[in-house]
Amino acid sequence: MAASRRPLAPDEPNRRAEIVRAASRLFAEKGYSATTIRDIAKAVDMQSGSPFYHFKTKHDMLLAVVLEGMATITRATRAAAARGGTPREVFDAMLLAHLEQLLAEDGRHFAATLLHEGHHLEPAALKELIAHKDTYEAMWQKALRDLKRAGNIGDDSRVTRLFLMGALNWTVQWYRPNGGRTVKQIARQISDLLLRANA
Amino acid sequence: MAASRRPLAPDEPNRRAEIVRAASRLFAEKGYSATTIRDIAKAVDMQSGSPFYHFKTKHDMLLAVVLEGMATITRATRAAAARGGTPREVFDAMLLAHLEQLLAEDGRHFAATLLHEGHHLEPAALKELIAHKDTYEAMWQKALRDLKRAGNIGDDSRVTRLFLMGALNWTVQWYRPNGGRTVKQIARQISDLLLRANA
DNA sequence: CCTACCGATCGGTAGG
DNA sequence: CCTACCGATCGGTAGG
Repeated sequence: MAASRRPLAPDEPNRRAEIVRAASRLFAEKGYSATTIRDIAKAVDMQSGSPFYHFKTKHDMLLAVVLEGMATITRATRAAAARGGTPREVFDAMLLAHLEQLLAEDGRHFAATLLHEGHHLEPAALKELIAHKDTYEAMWQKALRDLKRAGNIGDDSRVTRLFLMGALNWTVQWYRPNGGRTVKQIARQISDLLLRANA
Repeated sequence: MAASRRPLAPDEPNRRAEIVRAASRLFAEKGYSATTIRDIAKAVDMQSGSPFYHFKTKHDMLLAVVLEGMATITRATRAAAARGGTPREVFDAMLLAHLEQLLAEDGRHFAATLLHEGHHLEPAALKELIAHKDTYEAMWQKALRDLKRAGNIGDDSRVTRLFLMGALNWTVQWYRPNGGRTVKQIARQISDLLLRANA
């Protein structure tokens, strides 16, 4: 599934990574289908056929973007959870980590592509992505279970998790970096909304 | 902005409406850019050039889908709110109306296109859509304000509304008609989640 | 990674 | 609404 690549010399500029980054931005802004290989090539100062030296197909580029986005969010949220604390402290740290990856300057195009363009993957790749997503969301289900045991929420069902994911992932649609609200404030606000009864 | 059309004879099959319906399904399933005029034509048993008898451009088809989706959801939610009752009764009726339009067999492709493909509109059309959306969401802001006055929620800010919209609109991503949960149950569950403290 | 290119497909149109 | 078509563009490739 992963595209092949040459071993990378120590100080060689990583053109492949540049392509992935440019692709993430273009896929996020214009959509996968409306983005052409020529768009991507131009964004990294290549000729139109050259990206195919790094990737076999356009679908492989999408897969690279989507898997990197998924891996980054998973890593950040898992690390936040691993720092420990009360269920609410863990939950708040996870909220912040998730939103930072979604909304930060350097990662938001990966996240947006992940959330909106994943369905353009071929069946086998889509299955792989969904497996990663299920693993990721299981972390959240566990966090909700711990919150319930601690009496912080009344319902830790699957639907509650899906509402939470919706509220979080929808921020991509409306958050603006200079909108006067920090990511930390947004994370705090959803925490208050869900846990208000026992704050 | 709206595409022109002939006056419609009483029992003449409305081919234009058939095109819009087929387009909504294809745009929702494959995305605007990946859907071809030939796909749409085939879905309504026309030749590839014939849809252009009804619409000047592919963008006009998208606009028709998106405006019809927006109008339908607005109409249903406004009617629900107009039935009156306590702030919570009004809110619950609005939740159900919104989710029914989003998830029901006959409207979900319009809603999905509205939520995911709107950004492919040209600037003027996009602006028109955003104006409709703002009007619609103002209804929800008012409902939240009434809930707060009645003591049902603690925070009726803009961000609360956006979290709510996210939780609701995200259902499109995971709801399956035969998933064992009815739309009514889902509406009830999000109402309980938000208003739990004062249930 | 560039040059030069190919076959396929696309949105859209003229004329009936 | 169909027939027949056009110019533009697309993903991808061979050869260097």
